[in-house]
Amino acid sequence: MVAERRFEVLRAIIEDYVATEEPVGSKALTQRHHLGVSPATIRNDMASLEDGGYITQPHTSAGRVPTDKGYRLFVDRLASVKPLSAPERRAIESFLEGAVDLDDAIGRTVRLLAQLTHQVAVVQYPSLVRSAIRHVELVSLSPTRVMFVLITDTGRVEQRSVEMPDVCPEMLLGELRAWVNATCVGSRLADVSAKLGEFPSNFETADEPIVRATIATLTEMSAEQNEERIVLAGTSNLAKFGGDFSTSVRPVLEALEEQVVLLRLLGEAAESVTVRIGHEHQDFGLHSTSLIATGYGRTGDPLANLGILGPTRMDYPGSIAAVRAVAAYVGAFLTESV
Amino acid sequence: MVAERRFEVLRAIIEDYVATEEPVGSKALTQRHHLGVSPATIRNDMASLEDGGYITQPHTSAGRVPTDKGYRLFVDRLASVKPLSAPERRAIESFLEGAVDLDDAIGRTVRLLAQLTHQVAVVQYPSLVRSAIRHVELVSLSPTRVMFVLITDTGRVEQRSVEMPDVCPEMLLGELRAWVNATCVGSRLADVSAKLGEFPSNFETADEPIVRATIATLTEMSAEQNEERIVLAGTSNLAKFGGDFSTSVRPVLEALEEQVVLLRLLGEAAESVTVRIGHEHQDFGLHSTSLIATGYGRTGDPLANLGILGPTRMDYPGSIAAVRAVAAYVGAFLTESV
DNA sequence: ATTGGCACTCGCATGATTGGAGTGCTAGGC
DNA sequence: GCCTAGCACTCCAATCATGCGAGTGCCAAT
Repeated sequence: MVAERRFEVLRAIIEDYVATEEPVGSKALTQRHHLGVSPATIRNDMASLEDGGYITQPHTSAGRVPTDKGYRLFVDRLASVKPLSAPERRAIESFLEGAVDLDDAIGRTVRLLAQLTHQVAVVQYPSLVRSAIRHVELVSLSPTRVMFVLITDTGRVEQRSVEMPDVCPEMLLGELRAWVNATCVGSRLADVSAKLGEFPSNFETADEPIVRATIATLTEMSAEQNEERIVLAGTSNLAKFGGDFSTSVRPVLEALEEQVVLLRLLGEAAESVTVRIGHEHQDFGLHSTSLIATGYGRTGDPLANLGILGPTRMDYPGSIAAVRAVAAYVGAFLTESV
Repeated sequence: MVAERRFEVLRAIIEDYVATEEPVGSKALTQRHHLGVSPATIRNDMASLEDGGYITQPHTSAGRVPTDKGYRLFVDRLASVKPLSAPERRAIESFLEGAVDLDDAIGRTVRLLAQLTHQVAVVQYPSLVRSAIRHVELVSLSPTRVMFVLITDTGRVEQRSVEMPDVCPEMLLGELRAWVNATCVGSRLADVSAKLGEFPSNFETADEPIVRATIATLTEMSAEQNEERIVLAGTSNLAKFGGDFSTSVRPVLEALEEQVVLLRLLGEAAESVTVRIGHEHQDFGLHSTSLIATGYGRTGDPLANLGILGPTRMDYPGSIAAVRAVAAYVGAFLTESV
């Protein structure tokens, strides 16, 4: 099968290029990968692959380099994911072992992922919209100032301190607390606004401004775009990038500092592992990077996403395996112990 | 006064070097800074400064470059801080305006600082040890699992979920909550352990394991080294670094990912603005960087520290002014509204 | 379809050359 | 005693030329 060998050639090119970071020529290929054909044949295949846009040469008389399209084909054909090695498994387990709270678990996860893949790791906190409320606490800070603390079933704790329109006595605060918890506990954050909507009759009309402020605050706290937290690790791994620093790495660092960009980046990942390569990114700064991301927690309805970001020239099979494995472990860990 | 002019020459060298990033020669100096003397005289002064170790030349027949010691002298002599420009003041105010909670305020602060100085900004959350407890909440997650939420007077909210040694009924939880709050509210976190130490007589002996677990958890949560959070921004500004990426920027990025290093970095800052230059850092990775840090919040007893990190070749007067101003603003903001 | 052969193209490393910026020193002037 | 002008010297950085070699594309033969 000729088409089959073509793909094999592409695979070999990618493998070598990822390993050496240098354009790879026909001769080197025949030596390192025992494809049973001569360099000339490879050259023909290469020409054909180049026509198809899967590889390119930086300049005449240099070797070939995979294009984004080439990587894409390679990844799509990547049927079987290679399992992690035993030491890697152990690393994952021992790393997550002993996380004391959500922050800790997320922090360990992101560092683990960075260490395992030698890329930049990105982990999103369990999404608020997809969480349900477990408890709401109101704490009086000053006569007119109240702190709202919102605890979700995914272990997240959100706080906000608010200036009330009027003095808010401890009594009223207690009633509010009871009412809010009775009304909201168990609901998704997305539904909170609706549940609170009906102004409750059991409050004195004099207290209406304060009750309204309470409703407004909780609605705002559970609003969608708000407060999706994301953490990073392994930015120093960007050193892998070849070429000039300020032209290649800087835009990536800049993109990584934009919460919005990061969110969009991770947001589009499906539940199963998703790969986005080079120009498939919307953001210009990421045009020379690839993302491998997946959802984690609660099979069928992931809590949030995590993934890694690296140069397009990366070890896709290995990284995909790592991302998948870490997602599985941290998902299990969270659902059982938070 | 000759010594006076020498210093003026050093100052001029630093100024030009910071601006151009290139070794500066005697001729260029006389042209750009109207010191009333000839290049030859400057050369003599330079020779003397070099003897003193304040400047150095990368190679013979190149201009001079300030050494760490040179910067140090320069900074120490920097008596008057130049005030910020009006637009800068406005930027600070409008940036902090509208922060809704502590996370938000800290996030805005760190971005502001990065933007203002074009360096990497580092902001530490209000230190737990220096905070007092405002409220403790216990929330039942499952029959045997309890989440502790600790709210401090500095607006921080810490959580931890714990597996209890035994089933913990809602009744007992209520008693614990009341007792803990009665005992701890108002105390410094550092004192919590001591306050809780005496085993209270008003609990049934059957509940002792749970009470002990509660005490242990709170003690641990208020333990010193624990959970000092730090946030970064502006890492892409590291592009300013000249030279090879992996030798100059990478170690810095690595250092910045180490919480421990960061903490030590900021930890040593006094209340007033502190500058640490190049080799004055303990960490090797930071030997080509300078830190400008200061405490913020509560004059006389700062809540925590913040600062910026950049190449030793940086605009010290401007950066010092920015750090000081931001610290003042955020300090005021926090003490009045959290 | 595959292969060996061959001419051709370019990038890159090497090495020599040169220009110029900058220095140190010395002798003379204030 | 301090400053200045002049001068010889050093050494980096940019420029250019050169040769090498890896790699290609094409063609004719199998």
